[in-house]
Amino acid sequence: MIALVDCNNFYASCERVFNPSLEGKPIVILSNNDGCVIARSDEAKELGIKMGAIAFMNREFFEANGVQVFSSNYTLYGSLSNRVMRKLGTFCNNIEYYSIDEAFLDFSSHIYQDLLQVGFEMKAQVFSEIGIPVSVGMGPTKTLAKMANRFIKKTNKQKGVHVLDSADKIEEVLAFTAVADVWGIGPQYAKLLQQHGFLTAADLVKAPEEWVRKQMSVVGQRTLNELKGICSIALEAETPTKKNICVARGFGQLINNKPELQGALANYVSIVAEKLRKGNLCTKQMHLFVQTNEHRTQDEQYYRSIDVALPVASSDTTELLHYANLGLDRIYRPGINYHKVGCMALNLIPANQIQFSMFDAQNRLRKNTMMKALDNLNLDLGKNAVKFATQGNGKNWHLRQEKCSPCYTTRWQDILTIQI
DNA sequence: TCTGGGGTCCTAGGACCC
DNA sequence: TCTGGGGTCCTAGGACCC
Repeated sequence: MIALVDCNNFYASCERVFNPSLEGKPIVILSNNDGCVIARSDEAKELGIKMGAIAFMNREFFEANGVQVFSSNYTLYGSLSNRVMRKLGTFCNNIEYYSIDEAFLDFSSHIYQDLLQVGFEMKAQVFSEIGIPVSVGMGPTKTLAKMANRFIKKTNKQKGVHVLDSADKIEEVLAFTAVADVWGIGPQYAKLLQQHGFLTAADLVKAPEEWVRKQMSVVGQRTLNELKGICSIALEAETPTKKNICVARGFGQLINNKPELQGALANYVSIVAEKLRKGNLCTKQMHLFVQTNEHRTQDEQYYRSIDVALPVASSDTTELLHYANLGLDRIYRPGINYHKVGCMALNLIPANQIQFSMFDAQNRLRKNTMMKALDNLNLDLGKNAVKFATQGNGKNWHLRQEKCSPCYTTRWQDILTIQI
């Protein structure tokens, strides 16, 4: 039996943990740059606020309805996520950390008598010890566990645990779930399936295998199998090594000059380099891109990207910055209102498997030592305490985040004080 | 009229996920 | 004024090889 544990309205619940006055109030969390709604509490959902609702167009509605608005605070959410996952890990030794607010647990090698009871126990402990409400769905496959989870959230959130331990229960959930709500079926496939008369998961289970294979490739075929109870999507307990690392962000304000654009890019490049070092990885190739804001129809639209190959795989900030600047020179065009710049590291390889070059002029050992020192300093002193001159101090590209809550769990000065 | 066959590797684009 | 960011997997088609 596989369980999916999913935190309810995770970001909104995180905001409540250290701010109980939010209890019972509608909460929305905004995307980067405070652009649109990416998470909502139940109360906000009841008010009819949609996922992706645009913040500035709804400001008055939020105010009129007492909606509590937050910028996203990923430092806080990540930290609380770690606590939840650590707790779940005490129930099962075969666990996949699927996303910031979800985990799959494979109980097939455990000898629990009563999995429903285990579900209640997980839910109760996570809530009492961390303060985050969760729902638990269990089924013979990951896809069915997902479905069981969604089913109980929609039908009995209070109970919050559902186990598909009989054919009847599986049938009930299949009939309950629209095809578009099946894990692995997105808008495109949902449309196709509806056009062919498959409206619910129960309909889809009866679809001819060859047809599904032809229309939806092996991905669709796997989903079909999973619905029938045949495990086709394996649980991945080991976090697979990353293949790409991407840092890209829209700016708080448009940028129309090269120095500021360079500053923004330098910042993202240095984050990429940091992430590489954290994962003991190096990149052989960077992909850079610049683009305008497609919503501003009054502006000339411009998108360019370029791949820059590195002579030797590296995670050295100075080296990555050097090549990023060469790349930017080639795709930068003056007279454009830029909205976004991004840097992707491709062709990642483990740091201990680098193919060195005979003609390499760099003293890599020394540079590695320097990078390590830099990372340690920033770890001690806080993010970006030490940085490179090219990163600059740009204000325009800085994210707009007007309503960020404190980092209660990761920053000394943000720790909650209680008056007694 | 006629064009070998069977591979591999790479990339771009499309689908999906949170 | 203002519209998210970061990933994965699969397939088709082109380039190239013998």
